[in-house]
Amino acid sequence: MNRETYYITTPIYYPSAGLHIGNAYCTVVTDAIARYKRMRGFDVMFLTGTDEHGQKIEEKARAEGVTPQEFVDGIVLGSGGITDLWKLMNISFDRFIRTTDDYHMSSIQNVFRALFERGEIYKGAYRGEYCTPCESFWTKTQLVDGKCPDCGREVHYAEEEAYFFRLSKYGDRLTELLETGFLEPRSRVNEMINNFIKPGLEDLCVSRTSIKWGVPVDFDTNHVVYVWIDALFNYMSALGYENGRYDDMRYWPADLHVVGKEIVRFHAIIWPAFLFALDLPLPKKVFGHGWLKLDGTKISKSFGNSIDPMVLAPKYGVDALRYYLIRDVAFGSDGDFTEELLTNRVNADLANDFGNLVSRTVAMVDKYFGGKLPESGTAASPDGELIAFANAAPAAYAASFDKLALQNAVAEVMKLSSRANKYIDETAPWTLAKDEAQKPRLAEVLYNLLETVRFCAVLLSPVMPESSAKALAQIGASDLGAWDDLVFGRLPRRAAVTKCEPLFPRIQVEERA
RNA sequence: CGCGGGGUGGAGCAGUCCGGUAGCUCGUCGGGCUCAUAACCCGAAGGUCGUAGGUUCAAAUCCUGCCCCCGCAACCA
Repeated sequence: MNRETYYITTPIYYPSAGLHIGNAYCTVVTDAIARYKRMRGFDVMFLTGTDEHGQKIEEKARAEGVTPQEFVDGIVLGSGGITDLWKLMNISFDRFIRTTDDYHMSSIQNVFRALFERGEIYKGAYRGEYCTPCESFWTKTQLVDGKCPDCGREVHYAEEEAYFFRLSKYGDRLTELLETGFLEPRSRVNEMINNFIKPGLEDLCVSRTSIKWGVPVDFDTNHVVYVWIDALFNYMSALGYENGRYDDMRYWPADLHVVGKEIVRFHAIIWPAFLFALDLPLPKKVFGHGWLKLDGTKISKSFGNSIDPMVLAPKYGVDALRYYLIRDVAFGSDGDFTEELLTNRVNADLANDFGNLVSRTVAMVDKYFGGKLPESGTAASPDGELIAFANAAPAAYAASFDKLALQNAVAEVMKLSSRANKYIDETAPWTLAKDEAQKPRLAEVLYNLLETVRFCAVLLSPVMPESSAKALAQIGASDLGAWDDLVFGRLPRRAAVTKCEPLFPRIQVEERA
């Protein structure tokens, strides 16, 4: 129990509707990192969840004639809901938090009170242009032609009693923090500083009286806690902070918050400011990933052009989808999502290259040796190069993975797979097989291939857990899938190989008319 | 002068932080192989790295101007 801890989180998603491929992207990437860290021996805590309060949910529920709680229960726990999606995508979260959970709500009340008692929160008035039908405040800059941007009707000046957090006093400390590498990728740092900190931070409204669906402020019950404190503190309440449900604060501070670029601001400015205010340790890193675009435009719930991962995963295979998301999108940048790119990538890397390598290797062991190699073989010239390549792969892979350049880490594995395919050509096992005297040489070649396949499978396991396990099983290496087993030659010579269906069937491209 | 990202062979991308033979996938053409998922291996054609200048022995990579595309601008990963 003395292993080093690693605490990683996804954002908590807003269940006003089902999730789309972009949410799945974020979670899949986080899952791969969590699995990688576990493989490297860390004591990992991987948290995901849902942010279930707020006006939008309130409205949606009313429109459907159900209570807000019933509404979110349906989207989160219901058939085809968020928990089903994560199950389908093979997400290995250790804990799932819902902001409507009792323990979280009591944490939030305690945090709110603590901030108030420290003088970090004060009572004031929220002023702005108010649209009565929409029950929404707008800033001057949000108005469209001086009217409500949602409904287009007249707005009028109004005030609402509200609590405010003294965000404005943390500008300097936040600038300092951002310049230390707290936020990645680096390109987002300037955006934060130039856009939000330099113009001057304003105090932040942290309660509302116009919304009912939220955590009540226990010492002033007209108010509910507004999204910031409720949502951001999930990362700590999930560990038991200020509640009795868990006792896992040893995981704090978090090692990595993975977030989308649109909520970087909340995680890189507001969140650390709250922690400053309570003298709590800060998370070590916030990573703002990019967006998946669909035909060059943004995917979002409100756009109506979302792609449903519930449909994509069964269609292409969960692991194929996971692989594509990680391999084809540079983590941190925007990426295009199209089924054509997905097909292209999966066929090229998984079917033609790695999957086929497994097939042909296993088939040859089966065909030439009845599925079991002899105890010994004869080494020869191209072997050393392949073995050196394989032995160097884990370090190269880890170097990229540790920098969160997942796509490069995966690319390292594919290089190894390609090298193995080339090795088959160099050694021409089918020729060796024709000469009985060459059997020891043939055995050595096939053994080297099995080992290379094993390396690839182990390294791919954080990205494609199912398929990697299947590949290991085929080569009789199911119990040699640990990081420490990445030593060439560890596979027993007489490991039994089992011929199976292709790991990644080629995706047939529909003919264009 | 609101902020940020991008413009690299036919298509999609990496490389740009820490200047030094322009790389990958798909596609095209030619060759090889037959163990394998019509997969694999080798080779070829194809790029003034948006544009105009500057710094340098040397720039896709650093600096400046300009053109074009996209996103954000307070709660949609």
